[in-house]
Amino acid sequence: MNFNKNILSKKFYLNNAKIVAVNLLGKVLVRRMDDKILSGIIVETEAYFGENDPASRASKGYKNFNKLMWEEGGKTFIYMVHGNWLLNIVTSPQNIPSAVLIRALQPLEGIEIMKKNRGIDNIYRLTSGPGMLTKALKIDKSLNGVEVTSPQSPICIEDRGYKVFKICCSHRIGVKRDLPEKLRFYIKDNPFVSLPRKCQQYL
DNA sequence: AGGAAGATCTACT
DNA sequence: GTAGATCTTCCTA
Repeated sequence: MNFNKNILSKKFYLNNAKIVAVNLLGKVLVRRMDDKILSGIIVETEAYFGENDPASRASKGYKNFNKLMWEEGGKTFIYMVHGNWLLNIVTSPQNIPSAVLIRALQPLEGIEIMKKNRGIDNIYRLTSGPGMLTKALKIDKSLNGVEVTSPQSPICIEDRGYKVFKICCSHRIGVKRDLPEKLRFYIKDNPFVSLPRKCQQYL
């Protein structure tokens, strides 16, 4: 079996962020470091757009800190919020700013290492939040802008054939000014979806 | 220098 | 479950 075949190609990311956010559910985020592999199934995502999306980093216009959002899809876009690194994947063709935030994973490989990285034992708290998963997978600014479409990359996303039966959507979590459209997507009944406080307000 | 930012942890009721 | 403190860059003045 050819491993490269399972890696999501550039084409996958050249769509609208909302489409990519939905399609990423059930795919596997793979973190390669030295000889170690850490991975997990993507169970929760959020879509962010450009100028017209007040919650997006791109809403401020093209700046040094957000310029990756204008690049062609298929790269990481990583930044810090409240002391947590958040992992996004840039989407759409070049010059259309948009990205998908990876919010939660179901751990697959390297669970013991993730536990060590997080300093906790509860598997349901390992990667069930955007800041938690980056800590578990040792993802930080040093990985900002890397291509996720190459098998040698420290971060890539694979399709391992996991089936997603039902997808739910809600408003995005934690944003000050959200769009009327619901842009958070998650796998229904998956216990690894993040459990934010005041869940109700987002349903 | 000061404050905002897609969050998380802890310690309670 | 809920409130509150605290997390740490980077942006704006």
